Amino acid sequence: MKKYSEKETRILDTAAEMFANQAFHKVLLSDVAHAARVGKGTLYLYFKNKDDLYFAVLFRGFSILVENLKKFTENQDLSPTEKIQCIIREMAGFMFMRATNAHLLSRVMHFPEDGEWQDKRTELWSLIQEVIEEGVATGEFKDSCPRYTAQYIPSFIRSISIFPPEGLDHEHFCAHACKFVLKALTPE
Amino acid sequence: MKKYSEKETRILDTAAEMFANQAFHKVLLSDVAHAARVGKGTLYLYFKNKDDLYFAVLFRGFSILVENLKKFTENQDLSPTEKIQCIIREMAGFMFMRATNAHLLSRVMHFPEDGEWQDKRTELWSLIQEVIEEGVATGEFKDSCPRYTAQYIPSFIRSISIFPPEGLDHEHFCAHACKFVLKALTPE
Amino acid sequence: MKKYSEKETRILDTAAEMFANQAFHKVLLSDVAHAARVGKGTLYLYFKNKDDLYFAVLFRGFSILVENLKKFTENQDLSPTEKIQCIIREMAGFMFMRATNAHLLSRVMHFPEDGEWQDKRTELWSLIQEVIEEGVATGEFKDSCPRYTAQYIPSFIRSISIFPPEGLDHEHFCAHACKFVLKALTPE
Amino acid sequence: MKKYSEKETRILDTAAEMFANQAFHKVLLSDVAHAARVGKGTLYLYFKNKDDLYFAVLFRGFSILVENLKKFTENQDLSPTEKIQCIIREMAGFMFMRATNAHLLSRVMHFPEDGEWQDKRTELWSLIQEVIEEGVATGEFKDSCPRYTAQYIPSFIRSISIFPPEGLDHEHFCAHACKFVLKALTPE
DNA sequence: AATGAATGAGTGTTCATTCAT
DNA sequence: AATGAATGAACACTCATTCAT
Repeated sequence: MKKYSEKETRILDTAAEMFANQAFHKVLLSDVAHAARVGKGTLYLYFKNKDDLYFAVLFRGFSILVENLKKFTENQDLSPTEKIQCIIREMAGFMFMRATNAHLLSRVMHFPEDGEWQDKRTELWSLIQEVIEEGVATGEFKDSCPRYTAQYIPSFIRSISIFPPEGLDHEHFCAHACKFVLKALTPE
Repeated sequence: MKKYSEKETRILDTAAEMFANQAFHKVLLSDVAHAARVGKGTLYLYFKNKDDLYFAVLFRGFSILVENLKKFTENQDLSPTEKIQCIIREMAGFMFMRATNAHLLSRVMHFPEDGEWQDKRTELWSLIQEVIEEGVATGEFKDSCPRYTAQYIPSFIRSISIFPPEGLDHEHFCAHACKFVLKALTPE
Repeated sequence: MKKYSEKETRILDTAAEMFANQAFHKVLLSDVAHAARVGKGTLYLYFKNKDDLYFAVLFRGFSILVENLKKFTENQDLSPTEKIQCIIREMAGFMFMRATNAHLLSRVMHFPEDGEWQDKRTELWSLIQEVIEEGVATGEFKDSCPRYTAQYIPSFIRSISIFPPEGLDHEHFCAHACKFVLKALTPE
Repeated sequence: MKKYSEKETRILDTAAEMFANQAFHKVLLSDVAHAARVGKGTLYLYFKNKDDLYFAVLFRGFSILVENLKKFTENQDLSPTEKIQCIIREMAGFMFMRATNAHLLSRVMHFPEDGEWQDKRTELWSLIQEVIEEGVATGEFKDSCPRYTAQYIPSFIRSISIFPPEGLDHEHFCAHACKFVLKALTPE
């Protein structure tokens, strides 16, 4: 995980907030600078240009999520079923905690297919895929193609967190999502 | 369904292609006009401004999909299970047919929460939701919250069509997605 | 000679005036546009960027001078001595007519050694060189290296026109310059 | 002659090099500081601002030349003819020694007409003018306006040193320039 | 209806200058 | 004295939009 200075962090936090709430071209660097309480020129000390800042914002957000998920997937004490539950709850928590997170994660998905992003996205999916494959190996799950399933899970959490249905309850949603996925993965 | 003139259609097709492949602010109206073989001023005869054109592009794409899906959901001869299968196959077909479709649909999802879009999105979800509720009513399905599930389904397909895993096979994916959803909806 | 549209000419004239009177970085494109009574964007319809406009201004000025000189050098009725006199008078006239001309011509001389400028400068010098060589051939002149002399002539006219000595009289200067050069070229 | 500290000299040398090779606005103070191996802030300990540094660079170069020329013009043992020869050789040597010198001298000539530069330029021309007048007084030279001639001479040398003709030979050029000028100054 | 030359508000980016250390 | 991170005024350039033809 890349380390950011205090000022860099402040800029990234501010920019994340703004990019999450408005389209790229509506976010003015002068506003970002102002909101982050730094000079406009200072942005350019830390980021090559607007695109680069945008990239850094998304990348950091995504990296934090992946890092958090690893805590569960690498935990030897959890069964695959428990891991799936933890992953869904963690992702949902991450996205609901700050609207910013969900929106930004969503943006990651739009990024041009350059290698770095492809790798980053794949990192998330692989994490989930491995858990499913572990479950298949132990006989807890059945899935003819875990790779697809690994991609399904983030997609619907994202969808629900961006477009929360009328009267959405966080716990209720997590429970439904877990049940839905685990049911689909049940053997026999 | 709104009717478009030949020239209007050409503009929308061209713009759809371009908006699908680049971010909003990277798409220049002069490029759109050139690619659509019309004058720049002509765009303004048909669309109020750039936002309006963007809106029209997404709206048309989305409407086509919804219209296509209605053919299945309103078909009295299909069981809920069959309808779900048809919906998944139709959506997947729509998105895989032209990359443009998947990308644009994806954009729809990011649109600011103005009422018109909320309604449009809800139209798609409701279509699916009703099929699930129909299945629940007949006892074919069990789902504690069909509204969530209705939102999950398009999100899967979108994710896979935008980020096709290595060696993706269309038919293979449709089969997997159908099985996954139907398994999750199986009663007991 | 390149042909310029009415508006292009207006821009070039305005810009010439401004570039002649201020350093490159002090000339603001917004001022140029305003002074030329066109929109800022219009400048970019005719010139790729600020450098390109600057280049065009200098190039046009230089081309006009060269063109004017050709009228004399190609005139079969003039003797080499007369041609030298005409050249000196024409160049001096050109530069004194508008301070702009002298200053711009001066700038030409600072231009990086890219091929196009090298050619353009050489065109001027060659014109003069040929006249001297013609005189050497007829025995009117003696010069061990006309190429050097050809370069001397524009240089001192430029110097005097940019830094006119106290109480400079145009006619007086032309007479002095002609006498000076012709004396130096006298055989024996 | 102003005395410069070791660090000041390093800055001036570096800046001279850079100003000689690029336009004023293309020379960045950060580059100058870096190349001179001092902090950017340090420049401001020695020079009020960028203009001041530029000024100092030109001024120093010019002063050195004038100083060198004085050694000849004030030498009582040289005849006016010899002095002219020495002046031409010295100036040519100065400019050919380092391209920097010629280019900077050239810049001096473009400086806005503020008094200090006018004086400095006049100092050079006056030096030469006095030599010519001395020659006229002794009958060695004939010149209806030595002031003009004094201005011609540096302009020749500058032109040739900045735009050296194909296959230029230093000694050959000096000889030609001396002969040219002396011939033009020959009485009768 | 159709055009594209003209526009200028708006914005990203640069870079001379400052000042806390 | 020396530094270089921080600044923001200043500016080049873009591009959606208009309008005369």
